[in-house]
Amino acid sequence: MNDKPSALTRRQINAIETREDILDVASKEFSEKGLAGARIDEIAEKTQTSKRMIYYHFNSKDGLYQAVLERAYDRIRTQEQAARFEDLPPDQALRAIIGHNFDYHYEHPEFVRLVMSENVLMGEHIAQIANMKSRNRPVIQSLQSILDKGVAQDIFREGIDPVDLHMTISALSFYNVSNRYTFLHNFGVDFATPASRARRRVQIIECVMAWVKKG
Amino acid sequence: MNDKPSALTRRQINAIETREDILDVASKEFSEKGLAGARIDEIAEKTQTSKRMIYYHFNSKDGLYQAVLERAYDRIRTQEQAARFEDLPPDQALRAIIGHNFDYHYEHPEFVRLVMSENVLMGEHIAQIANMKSRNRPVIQSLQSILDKGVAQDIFREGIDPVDLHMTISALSFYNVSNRYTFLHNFGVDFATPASRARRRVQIIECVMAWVKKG
Amino acid sequence: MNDKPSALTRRQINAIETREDILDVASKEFSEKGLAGARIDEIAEKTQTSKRMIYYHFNSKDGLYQAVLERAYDRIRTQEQAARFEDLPPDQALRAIIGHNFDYHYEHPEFVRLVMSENVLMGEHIAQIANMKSRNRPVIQSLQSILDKGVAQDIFREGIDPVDLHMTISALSFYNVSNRYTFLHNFGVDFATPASRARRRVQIIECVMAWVKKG
Amino acid sequence: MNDKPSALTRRQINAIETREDILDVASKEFSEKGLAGARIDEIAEKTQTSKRMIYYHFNSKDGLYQAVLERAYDRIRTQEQAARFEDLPPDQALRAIIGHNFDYHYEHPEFVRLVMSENVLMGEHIAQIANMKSRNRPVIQSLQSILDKGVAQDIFREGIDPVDLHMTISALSFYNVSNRYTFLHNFGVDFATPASRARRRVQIIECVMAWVKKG
DNA sequence: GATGAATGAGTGTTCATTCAT
DNA sequence: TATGAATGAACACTCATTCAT
Repeated sequence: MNDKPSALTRRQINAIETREDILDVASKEFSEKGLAGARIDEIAEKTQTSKRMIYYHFNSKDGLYQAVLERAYDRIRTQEQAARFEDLPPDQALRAIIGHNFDYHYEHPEFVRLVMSENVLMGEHIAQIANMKSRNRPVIQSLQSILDKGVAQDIFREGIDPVDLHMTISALSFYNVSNRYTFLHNFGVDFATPASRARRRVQIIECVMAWVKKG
Repeated sequence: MNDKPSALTRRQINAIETREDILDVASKEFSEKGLAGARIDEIAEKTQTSKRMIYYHFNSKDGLYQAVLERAYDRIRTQEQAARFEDLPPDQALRAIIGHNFDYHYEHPEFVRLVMSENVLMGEHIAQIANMKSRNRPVIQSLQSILDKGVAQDIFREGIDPVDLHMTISALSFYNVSNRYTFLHNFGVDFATPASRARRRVQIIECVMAWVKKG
Repeated sequence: MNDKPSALTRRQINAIETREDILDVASKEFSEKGLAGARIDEIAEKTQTSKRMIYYHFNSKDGLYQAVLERAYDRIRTQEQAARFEDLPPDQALRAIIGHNFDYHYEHPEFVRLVMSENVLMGEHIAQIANMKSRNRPVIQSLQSILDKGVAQDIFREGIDPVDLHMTISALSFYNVSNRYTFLHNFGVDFATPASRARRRVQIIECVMAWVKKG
Repeated sequence: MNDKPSALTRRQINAIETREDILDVASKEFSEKGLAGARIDEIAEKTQTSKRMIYYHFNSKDGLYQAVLERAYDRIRTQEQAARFEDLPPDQALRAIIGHNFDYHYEHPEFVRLVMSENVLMGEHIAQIANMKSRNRPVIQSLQSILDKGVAQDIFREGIDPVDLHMTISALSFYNVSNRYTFLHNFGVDFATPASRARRRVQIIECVMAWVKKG
C-alpha cells in the first residue's frame, strides 16, 4: 500500500534471498538429522552460497539452528492466525481447529522433527528466542473464546482450560508425525498413508470433542 | 572352586556386569544427547571399563545405540505385562492402563527421549531389531479383551480398534514428557511439577474414557 | 568558502584525522596482541570509520602495522630530541638522559611491546622503513658530546662508545617494561608499582654511572 | 642406581619420544613466530607424528605452548644450577655468573624469543605454571651468598639486593638477543657477530661489576 | 582381557581481503 | 566516499575406531 519505507536495494534483496536460501536448506538438514547430526559443510554445499556466508549471516551452527527454529514457529503461528474459525458455531469452530492443527503437523513433518530435536536438546535454543509466550497468546485466546461460547450455549463442559485443550489437540496431532517410525515398526501401522491419515483425523476430532462436550 | 548351581563362570558374570554397566551409562548419554550428540569417549570415561570393551561387546557406536534402544523397549514391555489389569471391570481396567502408561512415561523420560531420537533418525535402528511386532502383541491383546468386555457390558462404544486406543493413550502420555521444554517456553506451563502431573493424569484418563465410553 | 591560510581542504583534514584515528586504535591492538594476534575486524570496529578505509589508507594489515611502528619510533625520537640535556655538566646530563630514557619506556609500554613484537618478527617491517639510522644519529651524537666533555673533565673513563652506552641504558630501561610479566611470576617482583619504579630508576642510573665514571 | 621403579615399556618410551619430538618442533615454531603466528598444521608436518597426537598429548595449542614454555624454563634453571660458581672467590664467582648468563641467552635465542612472546601475551601462560618462584630460589640464593662473601671481604658494596642484581644481569644479557633486529636497523650494530658478542660480554661484566664493587 | 597410544578423515570456525552499489 | 555483502583458503580441534603390548 505504501512503498516508501521499504526502499531496498538490489543488494539488500539479494542478501535476504541468500539468508532465506540458507534457512531453507538448513531447515531440511536440521530436521532430518538434528543439530548434532547435520553438517555445516553439507548445508553449504546444497546452498547457492558458501559456508562462509552461513557464518556471516548466522555466526555459528547454533545461531543458524536457532534461526531455523524461530522461523518454523513463526510459520505455524502465522497459519494458525490466518485461519479465523472463531466466528463459526463453537462446535464447528473447535472441530475446524483440531482438523487444522492435525493437518498442519501432518503436512509439516520438518516442523515436528525440529521441535523433537529441540526437546532432545532440552530447549536450550528456544529459551533464547524472546516473546514466544506472547506470540502464542492468540491461539489460546481463540480457544478460550470458543470454549466460552460453547459453555454459554450449554454444549461444552465448564472448567476446561484452553491451554490444556491446546495441549491435548497438539499431543494427538504431534504423535502421529513424531512417532511414525517407531510405531510402524512396533505395530505395523503406517501413519503416513492417506487412508491412515484420514481415519486418524476423524478419530482425533472425535476424541477431543467427546472430552469437551457436555456428556 | 567352581560351585555347581551357578551355570555361569565368574568371568561370564563379570562380562555381563560390564555389559550392563556400559548400557547404563550409554543409555543416559544417548537419551540426553542423542546418537550424534553422545561421545564414545565420554561414555567410556563414565564406565568402569575402557573404550576397548565397548567395541568388544557392541562393535560400534551404532551397535551400542541399538542395544540401548532394545533394552529400553524390553523394559517397558516387561512393565506393561507385569501389570495385569484385564481381570478388573473394563472401565476400571482401562483407567488403570491409561494411568499406568502415563506414569511409565513420566517416570522414564530417558525412554521417551530415546524414542524421540530414534524417530529423528527415522527408525533406522529399531528397524534392525527383530520381533518387535510380536513382542508388542500382548499389550494390544490386553486392550482388545478389555474393549470386548466393555462392549459386551454395553458401556464402551463399538468399533474401537485397540491399536488406535493404544496410540491415543501413548500420544497423550508421550507428549507431556517429550515436549516438556518447548511447551514450557511457549506457554509457561511446566509439565514436570507434581501438581501439573497429577492434574494432567486425571485429564488424560477422562479424555480417553470420554472417547471410548458409550455416550 | 575556502579561506586562504589553511592550505588543507576540509576533506584533507578529515582524511588525516581518519588516518590518525586508525593508527591510534591499531597501535593499541598491535601492541596488546602482536601482529598475528590483532584482528583487522576488531580494529575497524573500534575505529570511527570502516574496514574499507583501513585498506584505502594502508593497503594491508602489514602496511598498517608498519605505519604504527614508524609512528611509534617517530614519537620516541621526537621526545629524545626535545629534551636538550647537553648543556648541563656531563655528569648531570648523563643522569638526566638515563632517567629520561627509563621514564619514557615506563610510560610507553605500548612502544616497548611493539618493539618486542617486531623483534619476534625478526625485524621484517622495520627493515622497510627508510632512514632509521640517520634519524637515530642525534641521540648518539648527544651522548658522544657528553662523553667527550666528561673525558675532558677527567670524570668519565676513556674509550666508551656512545652506541654501547645507549645500548646499556636502553637494555636496563627496556627490560623493566618488556619482562614485567615473566619476572613477576618468576620472582614475585612487580615492576609496575610506583615504589618499584622509583627504586629501579635510581639503581639504573647508579649502575650506568658506575660504569662510565672514572673509578 | 636403582632401576626397579622406572620399568618403562617400549610403548611408554615411544610415547615420551613422541612428546619430546613434538616439543622440539613446537619450541622452534613458537619461538620463531609466537603463539598466534605458529600453525599447528605446520608443527605437525615437521613432526614424526600427526596433528592428532599433538592434541592427544597437549590438548590444545595453548597447552602445547605452555608445555614448551615450561620446558624452556626448566632447562635454563638446570643449567644455572649445574654451574656451581659459589666456591670461587666472590669477585670471580660473580664475573663467571654474569658471563654464563650472557652466554646462555646468546646461545639460546629461542628461549629469549619465547619469553618475549609470553610477555607480549601478558604472562597468561606462565601464570598457570606452578612453583616457578620456588624453582627460581636457588639462583637468588647463590647470588646472595656471593654478595655476602664479597661484603664480608669488603670488596662489594653493602645493600645490594640479589634479585635486583639478577635483574640487572638478565636485562643486559637479554637485550642483546631480544632487540637484535631493531637495534641492527636503528644503529647498524649487529649483536650476532662473534666480535660484537665478545666485546659486549666484557662490557656487561664490567658494567655490573662496577656497580657492585666498592667504589 | 585390558590399557594407553595412535590414526585420518572430517568439523565448526576465522582470517585478511575484495566486490558491488 | 562509504558500507554491507561476499570470498576461499586456512585454522584449531574432534570424531569413531584400531593398534600394540
